[in-house]
Amino acid sequence: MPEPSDALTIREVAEKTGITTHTLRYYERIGLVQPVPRAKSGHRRYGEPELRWLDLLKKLHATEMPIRKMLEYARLARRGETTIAARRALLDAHRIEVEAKLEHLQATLGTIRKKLASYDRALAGRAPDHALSR
Amino acid sequence: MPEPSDALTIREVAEKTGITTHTLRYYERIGLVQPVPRAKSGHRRYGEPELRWLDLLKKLHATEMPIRKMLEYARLARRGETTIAARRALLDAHRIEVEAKLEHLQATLGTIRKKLASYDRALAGRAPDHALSR
DNA sequence: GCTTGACTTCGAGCGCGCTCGAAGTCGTAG
DNA sequence: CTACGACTTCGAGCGCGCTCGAAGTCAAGC
Repeated sequence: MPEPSDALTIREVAEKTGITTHTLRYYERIGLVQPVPRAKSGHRRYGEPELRWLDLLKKLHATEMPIRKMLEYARLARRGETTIAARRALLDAHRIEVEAKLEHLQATLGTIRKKLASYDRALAGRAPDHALSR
Repeated sequence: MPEPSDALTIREVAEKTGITTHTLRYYERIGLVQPVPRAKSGHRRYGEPELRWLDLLKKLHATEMPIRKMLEYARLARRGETTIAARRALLDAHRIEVEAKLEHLQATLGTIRKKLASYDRALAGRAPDHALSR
């Protein structure tokens, strides 16, 4: 199997993943994505493994993992199965950060909702409560 | 009351809020914070209203409201009570964004946890599942 | 009177994560 | 043979949110 027929062009991948072609190439040149297989023309052909990796990157990105850490993760992944424990550790540390952030976000969202309620009271004609003085 | 005695220096505010003195001045010069009252020496003296405003900014910042929007909000606030409805609208729009982000974050966290579990299975000696191939 | 140190202003610089555009190559359609 | 359009590389530029440092002022203590 010299060239799997499920290969996608960079444009197709961009449409599928929502990552721009510019960013896809950028990720590759910084080493976040391994060199993508090429057609004879030199054009990139993304296969299943690339798509799975991009999916993971999207998740890490969505949870605001900095590129630095994703790179670290990527380098471990390239070194193969012997780094599974290290990758797990990295991911777990990230999980903890995300959980903390989530909690903080929820708490803050709570006070934003309270402020909205106080605006509603003010708009209903009650005495402006002090939280509104600015 | 020419100078309320509860006034804090910029350093004290920095310690209290966790916002650096550099950033406090930066916020003031871009108009995110109204000109802070000064001692005769020209030094800033932060009072209750400033601290309350900074607290609100911290919350908006924690929920990742861009400075642009905070500025919009600040400008409305300066225009007084007639802008309460507009401020409410702005804040509510933000609330909706935060809620969406929170949901997305939770979903993504879920798949991260799954990946961690698959690492654990791999480390326990089972056949590496395909999610680990990179 | 002099030093110390906390403040002041101002403009430049930085780290992050893209984003863009110029210039070139390739393969197919007319 | 030409024109087109989708791709390629590469380096420069950008928007955000600070962050820093130079140079000056002021008040208090020795």
